[in-house]
Amino acid sequence: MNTPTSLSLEENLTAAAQWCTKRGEKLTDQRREVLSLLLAAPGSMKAYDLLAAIQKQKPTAAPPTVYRALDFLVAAGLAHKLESKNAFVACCDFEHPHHGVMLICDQCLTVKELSDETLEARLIEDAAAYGFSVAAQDIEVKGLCANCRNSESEGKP
Amino acid sequence: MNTPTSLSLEENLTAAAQWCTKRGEKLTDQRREVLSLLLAAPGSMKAYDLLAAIQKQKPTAAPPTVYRALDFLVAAGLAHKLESKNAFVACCDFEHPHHGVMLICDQCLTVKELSDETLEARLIEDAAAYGFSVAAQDIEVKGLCANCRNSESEGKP
DNA sequence: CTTCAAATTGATATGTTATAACATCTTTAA
DNA sequence: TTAAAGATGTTATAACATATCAATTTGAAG
Repeated sequence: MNTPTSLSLEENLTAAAQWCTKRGEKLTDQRREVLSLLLAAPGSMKAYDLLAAIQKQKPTAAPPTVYRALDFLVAAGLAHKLESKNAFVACCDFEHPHHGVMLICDQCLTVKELSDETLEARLIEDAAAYGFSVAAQDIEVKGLCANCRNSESEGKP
Repeated sequence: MNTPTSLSLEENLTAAAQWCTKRGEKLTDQRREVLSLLLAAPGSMKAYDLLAAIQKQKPTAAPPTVYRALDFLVAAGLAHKLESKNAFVACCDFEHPHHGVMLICDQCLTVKELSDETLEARLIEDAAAYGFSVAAQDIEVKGLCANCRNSESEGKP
């Protein structure tokens, strides 16, 4: 899913570059830099935070610098936008062209992406019942992740 | 669901006012005006479009005027925000405290809200499998509504 | 190797969405 | 009647995103 599970940062970047090549595109330095920041982040990152990070190396970077890279990464399936937070996360499951279920922790802000084909099928069915044909979907769930639930319950009776 | 089915605009507004009273709140003129605009709109409306509409009656209205009303309406369940479009829709099913599935037509921009308890249960289950407890969810589906699909297929062989 | 076209990046400006902060007015209940 | 809570007025600014056009890089054709 979205979190760098078994692969290292470098391995992820290499795999991403290969994926781009396969698509007839290129993971340029700027795109690679943004993806690298997203992969390294524990949760999601905002465009202007990415910009600030990039400006440390390259002070002339401007908003279009980062938004262009983000547009590219999202189009390539290498990142997702969290619409409800105006934030972005890396996606390591880029070979599959879908946008999964995003579990966003209200407390620690980490994001876990999960996939449920049955759920998606049901959604498409529901839509079809109204004559609606689905092109894309965005499912964002807010709540508390396992870690934060544990921390919360610690101080209690 | 979200569309004013059987009730007239006035009836909807009256029902909304009663709902607010029940909650110990008030549907003030400004809130009523914004809700009225949302109810009358075929699809969703953006905050600054609402503002422009309100300024026709009341030229001194400013962004907080409309954002405050929207915050109130969303909190009361009388409207929903479409995160992926930064837009707002009225919700006539305000007595039920959930955010349903939003079917957003890419072409005519109308919005249909539907409810599927089974789908929601599945989502909560999926999340629970990762130790995640759900507080809120937002499901937005893009595609073509029945009408627009028909219009599209007309000119074809 | 050169040259052209396409893709990418640089740079500036501006558009769009949303909130902070503080003043004022209104309502309500003690 | 008056203090507290709620709602609105007003100004300013923060936060998010894109348009536009110039410059540069890349890669393929000649």
